[in-house]
Formats: sequence, C-alpha cells, structure tokens
Amino acid sequence: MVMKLKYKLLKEEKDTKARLGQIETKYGTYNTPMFMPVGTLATVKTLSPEEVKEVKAGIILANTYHLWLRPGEDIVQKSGGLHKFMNYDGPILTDSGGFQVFSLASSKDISEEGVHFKNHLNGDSLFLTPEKSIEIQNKLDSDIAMSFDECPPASASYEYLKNSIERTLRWAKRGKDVHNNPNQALFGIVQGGPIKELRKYSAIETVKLDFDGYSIGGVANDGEDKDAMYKAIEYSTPYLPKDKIRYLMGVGEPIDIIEGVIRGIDIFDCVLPTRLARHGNALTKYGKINIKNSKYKEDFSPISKECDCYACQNYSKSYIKHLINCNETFGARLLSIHNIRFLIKLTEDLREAIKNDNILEYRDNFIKNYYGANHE
RNA sequence: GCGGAAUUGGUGAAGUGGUUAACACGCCGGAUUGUGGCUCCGGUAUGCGUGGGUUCGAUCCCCACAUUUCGCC
Repeated sequence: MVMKLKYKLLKEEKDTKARLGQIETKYGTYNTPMFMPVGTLATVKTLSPEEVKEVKAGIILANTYHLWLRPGEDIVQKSGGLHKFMNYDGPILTDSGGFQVFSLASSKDISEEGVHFKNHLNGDSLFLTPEKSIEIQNKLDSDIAMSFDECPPASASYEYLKNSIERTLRWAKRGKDVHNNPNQALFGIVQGGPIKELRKYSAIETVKLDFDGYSIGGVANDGEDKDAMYKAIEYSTPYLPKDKIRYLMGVGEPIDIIEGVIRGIDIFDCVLPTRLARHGNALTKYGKINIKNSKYKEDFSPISKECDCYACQNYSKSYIKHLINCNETFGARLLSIHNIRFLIKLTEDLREAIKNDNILEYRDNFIKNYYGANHE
C-alpha cells in the first residue's frame, strides 16, 4: 500500500492562531497539536516501542545523521525499513542531519555542494549533501523526511543569515528533485534567525517549492531567548499554507509548546523529556523537580497524583530517587516515561482548550502553576 | 613486655615552618530545547589524634600520652 501523510485542519481557536488538526498516515491517524518524542538512534532512549505507545505517542523522530554512521542506511533498508528494524508501527519522522552537522561535527566546511566535516565518533572526514541526506532518508523509509538545511547560530549576522537562507533554499530544491519514496512526505525548513524580513522571505520562498509540510528551524539555539523564539514563529507562520503541517523543530519546554501552539504550530519534537529524565528531573504541573533532592528521600508519593503514566501509577519519588542515585537504568526509564507522557498530556489538554476556545486562559493558568512559588 | 610505623573532612588520600589544606569519591544544590545516554557547573575540613614545648609564626620540628597497625618475646 502506497500512502503519503495527509493533514486536515479541523478548527482554529477563536482568539489565537492555535489549530486543531488531524494527520492521517500509513501507520494510523493522529491529532495535532502533537509532541514527538526523540529516538535518535532508532530507539526512544530507555523505552521499548510498547512503552512509547503506552504514553500515547504518535510520530517519533529518528536521525539521519546518526543512522547513516551507525548502523548505516543500507542495513536499515535490508532489514525492511526503519519501522521494521526498530519494531515501531507508528509514524516516524527523520531529521535531515543538517542540525547534527552544525551541532556535533568538530570542524566543518560549508560549500554550495554540501558540508565537509569530521564525525563525532572517530573524527573520520565525511561529506553530506542535500541529495545524500534525502537518499539516506528514502532508504530509511521514514514517513516524513526533512530537507537538508543549514542551522546557523543565534549570533549569526544579517549578511550571513541572508546567504545561508539562499543556500538552504537551493539545497531544499536539490533534495526535492532527488526525493523518490512515494510513501514519504518531505518537509521544507524555514530559517532566518530572529529577523522579520528574513523569516518572511524564507517562508515565502520555501512554500514556492511546494513541500508536504513546513517547519521552523533555527530556534532555541545556543541560549536564544524565548521572546526571540516566539517572534521567529510569528514572523514565519503567516506565510505558511493553512492546509499543511507546521513543525517547530527542537522545542521544547512546556511553556514553549504552549506558546508555539498559540502561534499556529502543530507538531514539536524535543530531547528535553528524555534528557531531563536521565539527569534525574521530572516535569510536573508545578514545575520541574529534581528527584535527587534530599527532600524526596522519604517521599513515598508518586511524582504526580494526577498522572496516568506507568511510573506514577506504580512507583514513589523515594524509589525513583533511589534508582537515580544508584545510577540504575530503570530510574531513567521511569522518568522518561513520565516526562514524555507529561508533554503528550500537555498537547492533549491544548487540543481540548482549542475545542473550548479558551487556550489563553489555559496558558495563564499553566504559568501560574508551573512558575508559581513553592507548591508541593 | 620490647621495637618500628601510622594518626589530615562522610570516605580514600596529597601536602607545606608563613596569605584561601590539592585531588577523587560521597553528600548538597543547579544546568539541560531538530540528543556526542550514564554529562556539565557550583558548594562542601574555622581544620590536620590529645596535651605540652621550640619558633615572630606549626598541620608540618621536639617531648609525653592515646589509638591503630606490623614485627619480636
């Protein structure tokens, strides 16, 4: 069966740009706004595919760059594609490797043709091009492929950003021209830093290339402040077609997901819930908590009484603290399950708020709880 | 009983006759936004076994005592 993802816009919230939508894929139909857990190396770190389903995840993200290096796209292809390889029968989006080249590679040399860089594992010299990235993603057989883009630092100058956008557009076109997996959607990426006219230009020109969906990249980079991020979204979304998915790459924190949805974003991905988990942090309605704090030593209550996740249904803070303190992987797994579930539940709540046309009220209430002083 | 060695924070320990006693672990906090999983950044001994002495000054030198440890009887 050949089937490429379809997006349907169901409703726009009364006071904001928030959208309720539906994504139909070969691997099921899901509602947006949605949070996509990150599974870089064809695994959402510490979780089994069954656990990923149990937290009601839809699309998950895997990584072209990492899978190219190990085990190699040919092996994934021989196994029957990424879904079969990792035994995940939900939809998968692959990042293009653009971000990794710019965030992980030590020395890199960007030219019109592509990027020369040394990989992060053994320093081997590698060359990645837009065509190569798409070819790898075709073979991985993800449901959504991303264009190979340049992700410039937040500190980049106007001139640099302008040239970078032009090149990213040429790269997007080149990638689209070689894309040949009929089951796979291909998304374009809007760049432009925090600058209004560059975001507008990038969005308009990217849309002209006619992709299956559009993402906003280059946000939440090296200490960029939240206001700049929100502005970058506001400067981009007015030029994106309403009948296509909008994806804010690499975000994020609960408040950023809420603000993103309010500004018209449909899907998000972020390493935050799993990384925080491995470092002993849990997301809660009343803010982030550090489970290693001594005050949880004899706290036999769950992370959250309202949470329906496996960790909260069965284990106490005291126990999880003990596991994290002892560096037991089960602790990271329980916190990962909880944190991913927390963000997915957040998007479920946001969908309700859009239906009820009260998303601003929802946001204000969320902020009051999350950033309020000393709840316990 | 005789002789030797040792005694520094919660732990293992470095060190010097002269401003803030190294480092590691632990502990106490913090960070983390398209992932280089098990990371990074802070804080953590008003004190160097006890009591005397030498000295301008002692954790560092001397004496006694205590404790630990090794060897011998």
